[in-house]
Amino acid sequence: MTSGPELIVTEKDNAARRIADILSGGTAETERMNGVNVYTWGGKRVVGLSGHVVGVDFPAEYSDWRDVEPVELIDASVEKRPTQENIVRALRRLARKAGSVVIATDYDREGELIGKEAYELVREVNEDVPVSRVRFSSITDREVTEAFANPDSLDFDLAAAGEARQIVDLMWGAALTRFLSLSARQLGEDFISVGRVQGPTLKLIVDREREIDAFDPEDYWELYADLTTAGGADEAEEKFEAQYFYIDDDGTEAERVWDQTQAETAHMALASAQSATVTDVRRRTRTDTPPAPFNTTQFIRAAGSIGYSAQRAMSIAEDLYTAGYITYPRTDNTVYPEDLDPRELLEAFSGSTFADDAESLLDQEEIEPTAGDEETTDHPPIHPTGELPSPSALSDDEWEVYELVVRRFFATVAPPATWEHLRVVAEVGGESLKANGKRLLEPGYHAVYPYYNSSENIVPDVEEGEELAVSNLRLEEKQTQPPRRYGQSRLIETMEQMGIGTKATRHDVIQKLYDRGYIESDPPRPTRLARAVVEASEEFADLIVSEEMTAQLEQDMAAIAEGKATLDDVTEESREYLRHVFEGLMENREALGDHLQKSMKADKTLGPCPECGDDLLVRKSRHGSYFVGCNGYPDCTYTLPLPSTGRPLILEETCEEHGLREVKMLAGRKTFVHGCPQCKADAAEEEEDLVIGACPECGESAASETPRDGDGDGETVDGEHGGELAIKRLRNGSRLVGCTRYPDCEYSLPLPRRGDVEVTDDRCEEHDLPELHIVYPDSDREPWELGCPICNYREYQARQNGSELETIEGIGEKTAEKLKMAEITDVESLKNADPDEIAARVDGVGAERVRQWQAKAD
DNA sequence: GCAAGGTC
Repeated sequence: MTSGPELIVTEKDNAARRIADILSGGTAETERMNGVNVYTWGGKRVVGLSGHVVGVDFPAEYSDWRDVEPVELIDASVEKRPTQENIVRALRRLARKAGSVVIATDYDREGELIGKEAYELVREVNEDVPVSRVRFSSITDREVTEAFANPDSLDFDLAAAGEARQIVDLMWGAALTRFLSLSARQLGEDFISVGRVQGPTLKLIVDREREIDAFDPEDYWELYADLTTAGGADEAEEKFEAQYFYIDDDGTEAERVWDQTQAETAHMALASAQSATVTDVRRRTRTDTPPAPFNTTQFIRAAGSIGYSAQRAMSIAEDLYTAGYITYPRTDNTVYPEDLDPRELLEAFSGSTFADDAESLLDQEEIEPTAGDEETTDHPPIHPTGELPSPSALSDDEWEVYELVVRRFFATVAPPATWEHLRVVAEVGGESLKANGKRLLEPGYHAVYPYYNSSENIVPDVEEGEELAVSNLRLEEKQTQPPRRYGQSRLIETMEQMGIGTKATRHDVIQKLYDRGYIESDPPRPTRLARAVVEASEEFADLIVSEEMTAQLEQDMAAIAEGKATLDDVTEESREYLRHVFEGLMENREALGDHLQKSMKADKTLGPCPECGDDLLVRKSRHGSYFVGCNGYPDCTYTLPLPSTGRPLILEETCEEHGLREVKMLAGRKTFVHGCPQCKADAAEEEEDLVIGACPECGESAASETPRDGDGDGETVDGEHGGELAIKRLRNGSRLVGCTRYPDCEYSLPLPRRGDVEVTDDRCEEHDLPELHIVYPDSDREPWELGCPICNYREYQARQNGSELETIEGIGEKTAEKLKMAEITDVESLKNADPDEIAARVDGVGAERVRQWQAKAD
């Protein structure tokens, strides 16, 4: 019999702590080993991994891209190496002394593989220790207790299925990525990547763009009129909008008229009549069922509808999860676990800002939560835990997302809404008009979940045979629109439908496409490079841009998991296919590389150089700043400056005067359109500097009677040169208040890029400078009373320092204020603070949140 | 430095 403590291994620290808490009845203590938390009580220890702590890679001799032919990677071996050294070391130390080991990683395929990786690390140091496996789909008292009472063994076949995926992905991804990058001579940070998931995702975006390019708009007409009831002694007249329709050749009802003559004929018929006769009134009641619980995709979609990018929504959800306010945000599940008691959870909100809504839901006699189609074993759907944050502990964004999760839970336990649909058809001179009204009879879940549109369209109660006055007849000429680009959440939903990526990676894949220079803007638009990569793949490696690759791999993995195939069977077959793909690639290497190179250049090209006619390109200087330079360099040294903030994106719009494409600077919330860089540079040179006072560094001070120093430069013994401050426009488009003696004197103050500067007659007494206003002639925006530029800049700096804490994600204005009360005034003091002490001193802030902030501050 | 998948 083996002695020593039982070691429990989970997939993440958070799960380790909660399981320790459940199994120990709250008595577990936290110890640190190599910086890793170990929860200890009685004879037990629980340690959390951080997902995969080992990663797959090729042997070192394959690491230099230039030394190795990409095709050689197909037959290279694949090794596993620790990627999280501290955790691996802690696990080995714990395993050496363990009397038994329990693998308690997540209950899904990847969890089985992570469990097997832990198993192998344990075996390296302890050959005999018994290892078991427990499975549970949510970390609740009942499930965890039951799982530990009935341990099972690791499923090595399921883990092997995951390993096959790792090998196939690495082999295809690395070999093709290196091949494309080498062919196009792109070896730096701008390498050209492809992979099983990013490939089809990119093709989705490129295909949609091809549809948009090929789209041929068609003209059509729509006809509308207002109808008004007669009213009566005690009834008011009621007016509503109706639309012309007809029955087309297929016998279906149509509103769009494709023929101008038909449209005009109908228009005339309607115009000649004074009134319409109601011929049909149909009324029906529709039940509008509340939405299913949130899985990751639906959460991202809902957050997207209130303005959060997929990336941002997930990042906030992760923070809310680690702080303990919501459940695990990466899940496919849309069915609540059995032991979630909706009443108990609703009761947790009494006394909170959600109290009224929670109580109204508790008043229902019966509560039956909705359920979606996906029921999985990984984690429960995303829902609030019932531990409530005080609103001040969260930033505005965090609060908004938290409220969304709370309200979604509310919606899933709320009654359905009912609508009354009213359809009215009226005839006018042989033509038909119709109106579809909808009225909300019972708000149901809409009362607690305001994120869906629940607006009504009121059509009055009319009766068959009733006469209605016709007015305001209008014939609208329209055009069919091209299909719309995918938005981020639509992309994620489509990826899910196609079966590519996972709940935890889909949003990262989209981010990767941005980072690789394949897509730009939001909704994303493909670059020329992206089109070229998709074209090249379609021609020679079709599988890498097809969802089929994942579908096939899923089948193969299922076969491995069922014991019907082996890892070697699957990877060998994949190797064979990839060898074949490489035959085509190698033959066309040069043409392919050329095409990719040309496309990359096209993405950076603005238009012709005014000096030599070659292409002007966006380039990066040695200091990392962007500028426009000539392709003919060094023969042609023509350049134009670009703004210093953001990354340049070249727009479709072209400046008519210079034939150069306009430039947009991407800088998150500070993104702006710079326009034609030649126009901006010319405008700056034409704009006269406007002197507003003396330079505080080298100008004439109030006591300007001081003697000159006599060396002929006009400088006084105090260092004066008579420099003046002027409002200037720089060639890169930015504006500032600077010294007229630049570059000898570099004194400057920033000014906003947009709006016109107005110099007022009011003067700042302290600095003897005029107060400035910024006005916006082309918009309704109120003028900005900027004041004295020196005072303004000082205030700006003070604000920057004052809100330094808010630069950390998760700290909002209110929280920063509270931290300052506890003498945490800047990032440095936050980093040095003791989390437990802060938690004790600051209301609504837990030690775990402080630790998160500290980690982010590093 | 390549992929995709975990997690922070």
